[in-house]
Parts: sequence; structure tokens; C-alpha cells
Amino acid sequence: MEAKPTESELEILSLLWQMDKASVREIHEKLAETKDTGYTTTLKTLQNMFSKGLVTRDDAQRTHIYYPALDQAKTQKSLVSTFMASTFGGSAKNLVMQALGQSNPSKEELDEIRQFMDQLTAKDHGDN
Amino acid sequence: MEAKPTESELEILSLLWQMDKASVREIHEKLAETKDTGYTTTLKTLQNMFSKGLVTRDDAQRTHIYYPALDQAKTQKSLVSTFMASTFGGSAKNLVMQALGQSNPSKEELDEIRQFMDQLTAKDHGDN
DNA sequence: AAAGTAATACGAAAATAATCGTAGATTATT
DNA sequence: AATAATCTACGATTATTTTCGTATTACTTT
Repeated sequence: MEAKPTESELEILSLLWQMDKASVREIHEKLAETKDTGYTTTLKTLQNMFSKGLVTRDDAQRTHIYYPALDQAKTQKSLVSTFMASTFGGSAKNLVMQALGQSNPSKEELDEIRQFMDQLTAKDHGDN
Repeated sequence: MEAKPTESELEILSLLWQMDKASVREIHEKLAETKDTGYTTTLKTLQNMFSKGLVTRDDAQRTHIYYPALDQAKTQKSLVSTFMASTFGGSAKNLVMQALGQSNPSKEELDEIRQFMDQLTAKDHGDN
């Protein structure tokens, strides 16, 4: 039973991951920086997300506080998996090279990635 | 004016990138391996894609042959960009590490990626 | 040449997603 | 204590996407 966020819901979920928790208005204001929709739209989306179990909330006060319910890493994993399959025919290499090639990463980031890859190499099972 | 494929259209577009060109039936049969929809649905989707300019076609014969109209690399670039923004807050590093971590890449693939990164380092502008 | 098979075209239904308007309740301001 | 501002709830509308049924035309087989 994969509770899969829609595009709009994902935008909000991402904000919540950044903010840890937030009121509808706080979320709406962040969102308004990049998106032009009404307050009640944001509210409604949050309510839908609550129904689906994508977020939890504290409604002790009049102003409800929302929390992300999905684990960020786990959700990202599943989204990457789908995206990699549909856009890159499942090839991590192609996805990775495309992402790196277009994002102009700093030396520091590249080094971090290298380290990460070295760890992987250590426990590699190498199936091709 | 980005002609942006929907989820279903992207599945088909990916197949076309693999196959280079194909008839509706060929595409439908491939698609049927993972998806359970009728023939006319596939046909209609292709026709929609044709209207949008996502594919071209040769209709000289009764059985039309479809070709991808979008450049694969260019499309992937734009899709990665959107995906990276919405799911990873724009961080290539996080996306890359997530993708590598979950896909169990082979030594050979990792080496290719390392090489690619070395090229990048050479011309790095390092903005952080 | 008749009957069956396979193709496209087209419209429209069904499903999903996104947006907003309005009502009612609570809190803050004058 | 009246008025304004701020919330949530909820239904309804609109837009988008997916799916399919039916008609028509072109081949294939008998």
C-alpha cells in the first residue's frame, strides 16, 4: 500500500522535510514564493495529505501544526526508483551522470560523492 | 514552451528511445509486459503525443510507424532538473548518492562515473 | 467476393488532481 | 461588545490524464 504523493503534495512534503513542522500559513507562504495559488488550496492539499497519511498534525490549538509522516529517505528511495525506471530505463549510471553533468557541482560535493562511492566499492557485488 | 510528457507518455517515449521506431502494436506489446491497458489506449496516447509533437510518424503505410521527436538527452535533462528540485530540494549530491546507494552498481559502472567526475573536476567552477 | 482480422480516427466517459468559494468558528483589535 | 482578521471544514468546480467503445477503412484468408 504505497501512499504516493502527487506533484503538488510532493512540493509541500519537501517543504515540511526542510521545516520539520509548520502551520498551513507558514507552508503557504513558503510555497507562494514559487507557486501562485490561494491559501485554501494549500489548506485543502494538506488536509488531503492528512487523509492519505502523508502528514500528521497537532490540532490542539486552533492553528494546526503539520508534520511529515513519511520518512524522507524512504520516500526518496521509492521516488528515485520510479523515476530512474521511467526516465533512464533503470540505469543509475545514466541518471547519475546526467545529474552531475547539469548541476555544476562543487569540488567539495564531488569529493563527498567519491568517498561515498569508495564505500560502495568496498562491499560491491559487481553484477556485470 | 516545454512540451512536457505526462507519466504515461513518458513510458512510451522511453520505449521509443530504446526501439528507435515502432508500430503501435509493437509498442503496445512491450507496454503490456508491465501495464494492463487496451490497444486503443496505447493508440490514443500515441496520437496525443503526435499532436503535442512528442513523436513523429510515418503514415505512408496503413500501419503507422512512430519515432521519438524529443532528444533523449535534452528531455532527460529537463526531467532530472524538475525531479531534483522537487524531491531533493535541488541537491544533485543527495540525488546521486541516493541513486547509487540503492542500485547496487558494478565496479565498472562506478569507474565510469569516477572518470566522468574527474572530467568535471578539471573544469570545475566550485561555487561553495 | 465474402468473412474475418487488424488498423486508424474520434469522441466521450471515467479517474485523478488541483483550485477555489463560502460558511462557521475562534481569536485579536478597536 | 462590536468589528475585523484568521482559521478550519467541506463541497463543488475546473482542469488534466487515462481509458475505452464504436465506426470506418484497409488488408488477409478462405
